[in-house]
Amino acid sequence: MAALQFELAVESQEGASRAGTITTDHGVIQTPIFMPVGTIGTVKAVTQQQLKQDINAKIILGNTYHLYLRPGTEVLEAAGGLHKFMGWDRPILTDSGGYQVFSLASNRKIKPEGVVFQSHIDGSKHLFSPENVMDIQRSIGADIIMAFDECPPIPSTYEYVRKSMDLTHTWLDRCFNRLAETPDLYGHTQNLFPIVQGGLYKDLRKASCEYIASKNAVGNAIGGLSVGETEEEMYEFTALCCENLPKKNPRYLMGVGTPWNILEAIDLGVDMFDCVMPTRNGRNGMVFTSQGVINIKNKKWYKDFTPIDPGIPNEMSQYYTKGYLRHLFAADEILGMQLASIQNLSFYLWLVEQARIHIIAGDYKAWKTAMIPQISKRL
RNA sequence: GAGGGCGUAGCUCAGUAGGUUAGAGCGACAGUUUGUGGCACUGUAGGCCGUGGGUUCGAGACCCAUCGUUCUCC
Repeated sequence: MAALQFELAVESQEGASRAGTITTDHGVIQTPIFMPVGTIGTVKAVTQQQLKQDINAKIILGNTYHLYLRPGTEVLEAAGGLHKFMGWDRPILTDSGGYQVFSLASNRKIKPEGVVFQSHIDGSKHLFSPENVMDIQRSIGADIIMAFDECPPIPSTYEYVRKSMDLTHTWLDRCFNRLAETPDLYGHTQNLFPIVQGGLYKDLRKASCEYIASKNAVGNAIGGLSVGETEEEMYEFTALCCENLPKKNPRYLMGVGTPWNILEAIDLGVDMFDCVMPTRNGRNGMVFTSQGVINIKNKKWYKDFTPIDPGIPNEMSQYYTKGYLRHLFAADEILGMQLASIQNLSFYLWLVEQARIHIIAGDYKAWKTAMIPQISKRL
């Protein structure tokens, strides 16, 4: 089987946006793309069938930290990897768990060899190192796997971010080495993406991009953003990273974001996105539509019998009404969370597909400029 | 008919020996959520304390009457 390939179909003449095709052993992904987050072997509240048929998801995420704790690598290996375990035959990307170790686990201790932390589930102690995180990701078997990094909070001091970035770079070399000396377990190629860090310091960001670029990976990720900075800062540093990362490889902006964040970042040259927002916020009643943002719990929707989103082709968004969805949330019914998640993911996937169409058509900037006020409007 | 209990926020109830602006939970209304600990978090509104008298400097608390409700007995 073959390593990931990226083919650039169209590069915009008016900005940095581009349309491409990623080929993996589990299928083809047209970019720009949004990847639904399925942390622990499930995109919460959504079935794999719905992901394919209703949402049109081409690739989903898993998380090394969560899958390592539950169900554990023994079960995953016995099942033949995550694809078989969860019944998903399209591409999967796993985050390394670096972010969770820093955001979730307690009593973590960062050492050169790795991070000692306590499980958020039972308090048990574990060590994550670049080596065993690669081993765990071998057991999971995702098509794209992420380097083990440290994601420092914003704000952090220059000195802290510089040291953290150096550690992330050292760890990256160890990730590549470990991957080179271990075989894939399930017969398909796993592709390692390094992650740019450097916080909100331009010289560090640039240095990190140059270091990452020198590794010649098949794809590169921008980390350490969407962790508390302003939107302007996020765009500024995304632009800086895109300018300093190779054109010929896909660029993945981790953890971003709102629909309008994604349209702006595409214009800056980003190809891949993931975010918990459509699912987590959906479960809490925030509904993203092609007409604007809805808080479906609000009283104003209780007799609104228009479709959830008349503007996207997803059948479920036409079949169910806003008034019904509000009722489901008011009654705390499980179907409410399911429908909101499906609507939000369908909308996100529809949005990036439209973005691709307009990049190819050559009018992306005009389309984006008209689209952002519409989709960010509070209804 | 006789005796007892209970009437405080939309609902279920707290309100300590009578002492500033009467509280909680749920519900309602609204806001937050960016490489996910699923049903979370934050805030706001809402009370002539059943009604009418009385005692007192001061009553949601005490007294009388009355209305409603509920239980027991005949």
